[in-house]
Amino acid sequence: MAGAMNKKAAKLIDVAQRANVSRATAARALGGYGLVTDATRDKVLAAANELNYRVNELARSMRSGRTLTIGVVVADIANSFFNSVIRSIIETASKAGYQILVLNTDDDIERERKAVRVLIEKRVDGLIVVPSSQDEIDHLITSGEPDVPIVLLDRTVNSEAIDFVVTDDFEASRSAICYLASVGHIDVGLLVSVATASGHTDVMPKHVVWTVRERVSGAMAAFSELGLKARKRWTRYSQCNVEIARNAAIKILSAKPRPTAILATNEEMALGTLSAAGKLGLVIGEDLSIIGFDDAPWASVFNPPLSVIRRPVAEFGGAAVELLLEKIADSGLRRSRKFTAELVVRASVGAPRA
Amino acid sequence: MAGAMNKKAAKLIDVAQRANVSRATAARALGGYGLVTDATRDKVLAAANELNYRVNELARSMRSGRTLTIGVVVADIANSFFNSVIRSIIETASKAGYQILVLNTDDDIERERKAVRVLIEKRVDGLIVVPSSQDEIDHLITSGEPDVPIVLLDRTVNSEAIDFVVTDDFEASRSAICYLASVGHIDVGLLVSVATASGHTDVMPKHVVWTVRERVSGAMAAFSELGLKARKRWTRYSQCNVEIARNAAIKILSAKPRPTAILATNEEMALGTLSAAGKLGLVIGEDLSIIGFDDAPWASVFNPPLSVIRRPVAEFGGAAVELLLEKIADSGLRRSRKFTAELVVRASVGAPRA
DNA sequence: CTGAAAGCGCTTACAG
DNA sequence: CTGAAAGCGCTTACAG
Repeated sequence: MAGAMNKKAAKLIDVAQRANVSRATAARALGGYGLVTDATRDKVLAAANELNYRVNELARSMRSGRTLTIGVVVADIANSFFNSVIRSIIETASKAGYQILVLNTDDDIERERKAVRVLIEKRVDGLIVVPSSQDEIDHLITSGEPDVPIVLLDRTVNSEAIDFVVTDDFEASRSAICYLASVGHIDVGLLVSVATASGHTDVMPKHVVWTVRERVSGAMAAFSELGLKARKRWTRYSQCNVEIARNAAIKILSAKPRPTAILATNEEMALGTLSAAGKLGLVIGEDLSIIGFDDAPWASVFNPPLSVIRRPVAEFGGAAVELLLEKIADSGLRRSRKFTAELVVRASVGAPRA
Repeated sequence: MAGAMNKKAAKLIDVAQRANVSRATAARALGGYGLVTDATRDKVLAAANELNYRVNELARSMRSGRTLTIGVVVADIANSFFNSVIRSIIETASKAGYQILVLNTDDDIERERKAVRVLIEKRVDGLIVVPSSQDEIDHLITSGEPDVPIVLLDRTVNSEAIDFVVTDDFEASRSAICYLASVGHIDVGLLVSVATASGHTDVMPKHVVWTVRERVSGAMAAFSELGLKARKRWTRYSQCNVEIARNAAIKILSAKPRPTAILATNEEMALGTLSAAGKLGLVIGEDLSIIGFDDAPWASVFNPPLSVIRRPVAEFGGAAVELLLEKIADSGLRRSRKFTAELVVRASVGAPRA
């Protein structure tokens, strides 16, 4: 529509001259702040339109001190959970006029440090971080708060200084085990995804993220409440990968006796377990019951449908953004949120065979 | 490590003063350009470190004219295909020192226009866009090229003016139908995902994106090559949603006679078809053969495993970034890429019952 | 309600 | 190899 093929991109002064006003006035009309008469505003907007003017947000940010940009540092954007959460982050932020810079860390603390640094250098107004370590958090405290407001996502760290939005993973895991027990399962295996693992093992790696620790503790708590024992050979910590999870599940299911149910701590672990059951000829829901974390789109379609612990994905991302925006507006604000997960029971869980 | 609790963030002049050099020299040492002696550089870096200096990339960008930021405008970041592609975009870009601003459009042309505008205002160095329309592309040409280099992702538009990275969806679809025919299927249904639909219908909506058009044309081409007829009642265009796809598939499978195979054009359509088959008691691979697009993590685990058309996801995003970076470096460069998809045959396809 | 001037924090020519 | 000055394109006080 607007003026075609200008040699050079129009800037504020061009608009101002064409509208016969000062730059200050043009800026006020364009930026929608300060006072201008309707007539002046119209003149300026018309001029801007004719020149196909695009404000330079860099210059605007430099002067105003705000970039309207939020940095998101996430372990793995391709993971089905984070990926939905990021979608809701983008949606919520965009409604408030903010854009999102997304960086990926693959749970590597060095990449996380670098990511936070880059985002601070780009002067984001706030930071949403999925921290890859509970202890190595200097870069989140020294460089982060209070200079740049920050909200942790999905995991807390060993510090009271940083707000977070998480799920009650302890309780989620605990309730899953209790449910399994309620239908008769006393032999329950655990397939746990840990980012730092390569391959799979029966001992918990030293450095696991908060979420993993909570899920394992929750299961253990349930075991002890119920008077059950966790068996080492029924528990495996696996790299986050379907193939490897499958091998880990085969290992668990080859134990004698084998567990009659498995709790799988994410989508990859659940798929690995399902795959292993298929391989071993175990009928899911009869020979082996399975509960997974996160209600992926395929979970309810699977044959049989997979029981899952459903976290409030959309609210989760939205809540992180809202909290962050409040902190941006009020730098003293301190608040965290813990969401409750929901157990969705489907046919992948049945009573154990007698 | 560095100086704790400075009242104010250090800036270039603080570093320069502490190192007893001019701002220009400090900038050169810090930015790694121009000439400085090793001794000077060390002094400056030490000072920067002590002051916990973080360069202001806004100021740097303003002066240098580069933001080291790429804008990505995508239909749906939560879609499993785009989501993996975005991951590879982030990885490839980050290796070259670029960050990614991601905006979501849900295939809404107005949101796309706004997204492109915002990104240009933020002065991204280049744009990767999944265009939601083949014809409404003014915002990609007038505002986009040649001012800001742009690469289309996954879809082309009706203009020679814009470079793209796509898959040969026509051929992918054609080869899937030919394969089905080769094992005996002459009655083949089509379940097509279209963003603009609400519910499902048997006529192709007017405005469908390039990818959809190619996939449908490819299937039609195969039909006519093989002397088969596409039947309207075996073809449905569905909103991109598992539930709705399921209803659409039920509709297709309720026709008499019903098709013995269905080609589903994305993950949601495939899940809907699988779900419908389950509901109708059809044994997949026997009563009904299915081929889907995109090799989601669950596809090979499903019971039976789903045959899919696999697109080169990781290369795809990487190629878009590489092409864009070349265009950023050389504004005259014109190049596009078309990748070949691969048919992965699994047990969801079998010979039709006699 | 509008304008002239200063300044956000850097980098880029230009001298030396 | 280093420095003094100008300037990137806006917005923010300050006057009027």
